[in-house]
Amino acid sequence: MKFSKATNYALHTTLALVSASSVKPIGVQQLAKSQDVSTTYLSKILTKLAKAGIIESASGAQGGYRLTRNKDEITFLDIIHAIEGTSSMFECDFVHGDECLIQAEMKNAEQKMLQYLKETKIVDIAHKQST
Amino acid sequence: MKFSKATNYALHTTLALVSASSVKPIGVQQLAKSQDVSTTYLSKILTKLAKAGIIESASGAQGGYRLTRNKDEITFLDIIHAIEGTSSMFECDFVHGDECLIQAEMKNAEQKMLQYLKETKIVDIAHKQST
DNA sequence: GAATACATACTCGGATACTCGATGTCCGAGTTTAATAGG
DNA sequence: CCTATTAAACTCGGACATCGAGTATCCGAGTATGTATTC
Repeated sequence: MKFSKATNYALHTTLALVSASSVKPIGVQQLAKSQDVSTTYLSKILTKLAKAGIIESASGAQGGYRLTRNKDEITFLDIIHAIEGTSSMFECDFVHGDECLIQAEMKNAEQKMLQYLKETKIVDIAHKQST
Repeated sequence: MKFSKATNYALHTTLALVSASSVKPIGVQQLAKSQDVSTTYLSKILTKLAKAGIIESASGAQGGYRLTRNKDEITFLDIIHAIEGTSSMFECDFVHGDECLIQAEMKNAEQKMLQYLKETKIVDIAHKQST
């Protein structure tokens, strides 16, 4: 029951992109260097973020990644869902009568966390950090 | 980022023990049968619950498992911590200046979930189910 | 000077390898209860 | 009867086996930019 390292990479990379805030894309090499990750692996993670519509890639020389949306809209939950998927953390596949009451409570609990992550934006961290 | 099946087994087994509420212990075989799990595997899970002080085992004939504490005190969080461990779901091992702000937010989010699980008791489910 | 060719700097995505935890199984050992046998 | 022995019904815990997701690397392919070459 842990978040993957990929999620951590994704969050930090997104934060870097938000902080950079330039129109010009940032290369994977530069992003990978600051996190001590191989470029190939990081690019795989960023591909997921791109498919989720959070960032976009520019190929060729001077290429790299840049944000697509307004930076104010990007929440923690967006990133996490892009990397970890959107399926529930708890799945009871037993054969009960109707729905599993245990599962219902677990989903309630998960919802509490998701709600917080939905309200928390990456840009808020960027502001705190720059001070 | 998923809860393990073991946690599901542990929750259901605890619920069964709470519902049974007898002084006499219930054998692993009976518990395993209702969840379609092997007895040896379930006993491994229950050993964790026993080490956490939630249940206790009685060996020998007529042996089995039974609750130790008052059933009203057992929360979802107790079970989950016993099985999944108490370490945080998100660990940033990068070398930032001081503490990682991203990690701080992730821990806040996790705390929301843990708080809910701490307030939710197994016995509440047992009551709903018996109606 | 314009067009062409070439080199360079990037990302993309498939294939592959490695590692580790989750999930189970097997089995010998220890423990309690019940049954049985001997005095 | 009472006691000792044996059988049966359990849990305990270590040692494996298996499997899949997470993590990571390698490399060929595609694409955009910059530079040199040719006419």
